[in-house]
Amino acid sequence: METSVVIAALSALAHPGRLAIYRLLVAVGGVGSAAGEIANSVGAPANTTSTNLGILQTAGLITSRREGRHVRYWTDHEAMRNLLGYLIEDCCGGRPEICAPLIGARARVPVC
Amino acid sequence: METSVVIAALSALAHPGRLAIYRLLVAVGGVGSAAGEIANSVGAPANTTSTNLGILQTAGLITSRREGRHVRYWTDHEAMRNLLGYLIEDCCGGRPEICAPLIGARARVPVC
DNA sequence: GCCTCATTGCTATAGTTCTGGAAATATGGA
DNA sequence: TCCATATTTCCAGAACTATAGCAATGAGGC
Repeated sequence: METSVVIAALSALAHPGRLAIYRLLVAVGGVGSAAGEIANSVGAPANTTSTNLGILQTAGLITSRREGRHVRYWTDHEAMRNLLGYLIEDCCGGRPEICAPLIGARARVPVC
Repeated sequence: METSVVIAALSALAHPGRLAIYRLLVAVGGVGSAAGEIANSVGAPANTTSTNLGILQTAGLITSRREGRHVRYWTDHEAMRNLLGYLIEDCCGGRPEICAPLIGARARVPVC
């Protein structure tokens, strides 16, 4: 994974409005959400939201598809997986006994 | 977990120099690394590195301890665990069958 | 006291990011 | 074709962030 891609993803998420959008899309899951709905949910103007959706999409964190007059957005799970992996890659110089607490922790994160 | 804390952590990591520092500290694991060593490794001046270490520490991602003349830094695994958890919290509105690919992926990330 | 390691404050310059108004574009329906 | 709705693009000022030089400070060891 290239550093510039990682920086783009982290920068995209390091913004209250975009983090809210991303988490909203994580929460709704496979259904996704239209740009207008998203703007409403996070309480930001349409153009600002569109800009932020574009930034998240350029970073590869979300994808979109036009559906009639709407454009629907989803999170890209693969991208988040890669990002999480990158952050803890080569952990502890390959000594599992030190790294284990982090691995265990990840298994314990309450998801769904 | 508070949003401002998450934003601080993501902002701290969304910077090539700081990401390099963070990954270096992840890689060395429990041994940690002294400020001077880190500056050398990433090829940045001492004061710039010190500033960046301060930003990572304020974000809660790393901790430090003075050891004689040196100040040694480590990653805080707990902080990274919380961050990863926050990003995928409430995933898929509680429908595991959709979310499963992401959970599985996290288990597959090669660590140590 | 003197040396080294590290941090801090100040400074300036350069560059990036945020925001939302206005205008443009896309789609579907009458 | 004309209109309404949905979304995106363009733009520019304001705000923020990064970098690194220099000097000063503090902490520890000899």
